[in-house]
Parts: sequence; C-alpha cells; structure tokens
Amino acid sequence: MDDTRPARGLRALARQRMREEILAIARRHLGEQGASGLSLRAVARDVGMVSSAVYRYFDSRDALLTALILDAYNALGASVEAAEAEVDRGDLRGRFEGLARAARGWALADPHSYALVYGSPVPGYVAPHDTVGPATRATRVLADILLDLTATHRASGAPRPRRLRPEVVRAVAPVTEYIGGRVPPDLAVRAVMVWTSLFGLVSFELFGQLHNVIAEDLRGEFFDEAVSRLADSLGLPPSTRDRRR
Amino acid sequence: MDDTRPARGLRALARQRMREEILAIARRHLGEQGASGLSLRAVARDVGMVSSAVYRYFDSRDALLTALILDAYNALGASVEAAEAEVDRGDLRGRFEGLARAARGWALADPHSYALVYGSPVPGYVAPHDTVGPATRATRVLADILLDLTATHRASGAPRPRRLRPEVVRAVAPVTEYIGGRVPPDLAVRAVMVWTSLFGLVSFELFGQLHNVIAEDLRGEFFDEAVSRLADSLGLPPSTRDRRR
DNA sequence: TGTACATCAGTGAACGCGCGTTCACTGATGTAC
DNA sequence: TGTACATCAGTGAACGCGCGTTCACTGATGTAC
Repeated sequence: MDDTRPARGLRALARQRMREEILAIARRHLGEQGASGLSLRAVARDVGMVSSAVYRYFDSRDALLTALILDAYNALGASVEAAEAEVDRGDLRGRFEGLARAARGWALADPHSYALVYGSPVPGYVAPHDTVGPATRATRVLADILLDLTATHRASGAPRPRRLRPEVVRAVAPVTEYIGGRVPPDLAVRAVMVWTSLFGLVSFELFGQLHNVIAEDLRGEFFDEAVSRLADSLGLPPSTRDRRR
Repeated sequence: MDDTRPARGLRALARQRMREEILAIARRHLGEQGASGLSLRAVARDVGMVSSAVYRYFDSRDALLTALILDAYNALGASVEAAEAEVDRGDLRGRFEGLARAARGWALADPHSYALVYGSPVPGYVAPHDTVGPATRATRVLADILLDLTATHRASGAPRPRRLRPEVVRAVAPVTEYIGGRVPPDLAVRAVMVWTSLFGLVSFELFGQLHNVIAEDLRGEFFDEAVSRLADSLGLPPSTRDRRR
C-alpha cells in the first residue's frame, strides 16, 4: 500500500481519485463527529462502499487520520503561501497581513481540519514523523518575512529591543536557529508571541470563546485590527501600498 | 435528581462524596480518552460500581460532561482568584502576573480539564446555559484590574491609544460593557488581544505546538517574559514590589 | 490486433468488542413514630 | 429507647447499536505476449 506520488496508468489514476474522495468525505465527517469519533465504517457508507474496501486505500483508521492531518497542514500552508506571494516583496507588512488573513480564512473555511491540527490532541493518536515538514509551511512564511526585515534593517521604527535574561535567549534558541540569518532573540520572542496571538485568536473564534465578546458580524474587522497591531509589535514598517493607518 | 447544594443528613453527605468520586475518576478518564471518548461504563468500572448505578448521580453521559465542564471553569476561576487576591491591590502588574501564572499553572496541573473548555469543542455536545457564570470568573479578574487601571489614571506610561475605526469600536462593545466603568475601546481591544495571547500560549504549550519552538525546560521562563510584555501592552505600571525590570 | 492471464478494487460475512440506557430487583440505612 | 417502614444506592440482565479489522471470494480491467 505505497500511496506515494506515481500516478501512472488508468488504474493508478482511478485509485488516486478514490483516495481523495474518501479523504473528502472523512474531512466532512470530522466536523460532525470530531477526530476521535471519526468512523471508518461511516465514511465507507457515505462513499458508497463496504467498510472493508477502505482498507484498499488506508492501512487503518489511524492512517486515515494521518492523511487528514497532512492534508490540513498542506492546505493551510498552500493557502498562506499563495496569499503572501501575491504581495510585493518589499511590502513586509502587507506580506504579514496576507499571511494572517489567509490563515484565518482557511480556518473558517475548514474549521474541522483546523481543529484537527490546532485543537486538543486526539487522544491515543501519535502523529508520525512525516507530518513535521508540512506542519511548518506556514511558519516558514513568517520566518522569511522576518529574515527580510532584519536583512534590510528596516526595523528603525521598531519598538526598542528589550534586554533579555539569558534563560529567555536560550528558551527561544530553536526559533532563532529555525529562522536562520541573524535574527535577534528579542525579535524571536516577538515572533512566537505574534504567532500564538494569531492562532489564539483564530482558535477563540472557532471554538466559541468569542461568544459575547466580539460582535459576531464584526469579527473580521476586529481580526484586521489585531493583525495590524501584531505587525506593529514586530516592527514592520508601514505598508508601501496602503497607508490608511 | 436535583444535585444542588443542601447536603443535609448522612445519606446526602455520602451521596455528595460519591458524586465527587465519580467526577474525579471521570476527570482522569478525560485524559486517556478525550471528551468524546469519555465512557460512562468505563468510569463506573473504575469507581467500582455497575454502569447503571451511575445514573443515580447523573442523568446521562452529557450531564456528566456538563458537570466536568462546570468544575473546570470553577477550578480555573478559583485558582486565578486566589492568586490574584494575594497581591497588593495597588500593584496592578503584580495582580495581572498572578492571574496569568495561576491560569497556566492550573492548565498544566489538569491539562485535560483545560482541553475540555479551551480545546476543540466536543462534537454533538451543547453546553447548557448555567456554564456561562463560572466561565467568566477568570475574565472577571482581568476586568477588575483594568477597571482599577482606568480609575486611578495610572496609565500615564501606557502606549498611546490608537485611533479606532468605528467598526472596531462596535466590535468590542460587548467587552467595554462587560468590564463596566469607563474603559476606553482601545483598552478593550488590548484586553482581548492579551487574553487570546495568554490562552493561545497555554494552548500551544499544552497541545504540543511549542515542540521544537521553545526549549522544554524553559517554558516557564518564556511564559513569564511573555506575560511581562503583555502587561506592558496593557499599560500596567511597573510593579510596586518588584522592579527587576 | 487479438487473447490469456495476473492484478486488484470491491464484496459480504464474521469476529469480538464496548457503548448508553432501561428496568425490575434487593437489601442496607435513615427516619418517624 | 426501640421498632416498623419508606427511601434509595447499587445490582444484574437485557435492549439494540456501531465499531475496527480479517478473510476468502468475485469479477472487471489493464497488461504482456
């Protein structure tokens, strides 16, 4: 059951299509039952085949879950990359805003996939190692914006960097290393905080925590405001194309 | 099955103790199976009674879940209130730090209860209305700190308030109203962002999203740093007792 | 170009399991006299 | 202070259900000659 790339031949093509149909229906089921309630039999029923037939495509229920998780990370990554790529390279703020809006947009469009990867972990399920790459696609986009920021020294308008205790510098060491280049630890701290804010906001919105907090029809407006402030906290210069602030 | 306060008489007392034992074991099970996998039969087995006996204490599986959610909110609220109450009323920053650390501390001590209320929603489960009160105990503590902040006009060192678009003002209207007093919309926006950052950070830590991001043995250090920056962003004055910053 | 055969997607029955909930019951225990 | 009785916590069997996974099978279809 090597479900890798080569889709040569008619059979292989049909196989891939079937695989994707199963995944699509499983994705829909995620919403109604949640990850731990995802039932291979129910999926098979909806696909229109007998439950055992699914085993032609996935080794087990966990393998199906893994595929869904990989898909989720890749869909988020692709959506973020595409949005960010549309913006002028020099417009760092615009790139960040594009990234942030794309992330929220994807989450709203497919909340169950979002919950699968950013919600509470599925009990008993352990993600295999090959989810690591796709999981970092979105963060890579932010990292590159920060690299450009430090490289062009445009952080002149940035908040004064704080003096950091050495433990904090060590705490964010994986981040400075991941970003690459010569990113100062203070910026790494800011980056992690911005990232958690961003996903914290999306999670709050999706998981019902903004109920009676942010007016439901103005969540997008609020999000944009928040994103703008997060951009400030990173020291991103005003957008080159849009200076309404 | 009115499971309310009056614990008069020996029987009623035993009843309450039993109820609490069931809840304690159910809480433990939450971790191993997750909310949607919580099994009334399994809980009964661990308590040492037959599954039908649990129905003497809870009307249904959902009622058990509701009790767990209520307990979680109350435990978080109590822990946050206690920590904040220990600090000098005038030390606004200290009060905020106490609140934040208590929230994280509780979450780390009982991650499954945390996931129950701040993780992905349990599919098919709808929280009854009486969870609303306990759900806001922790936020009330922050609201009171902000009230004191605006009342004493100590926000002199605060970041300059931003001009807000009217839609944003309307978006946070429920927050300004909830906090009470004359809290400016800009501060309400900051409050929501701080709150989502705080819980975003805790969720990331608990749900494994900080893996390879923040060194595992320095998460507490990083959290304290983040909390200090969040306090800054609220414009809380330097702590009266501790000026190491 | 035509045919024989190997591949493999999908079937259907079966396995052993745990689930939530109901019901009539038993027997210990608190309470009213 | 002693006793009869009502209360009610806990039992055990039963209900109908869906689950993941296995296995031997069938028959359409792509491929090698």
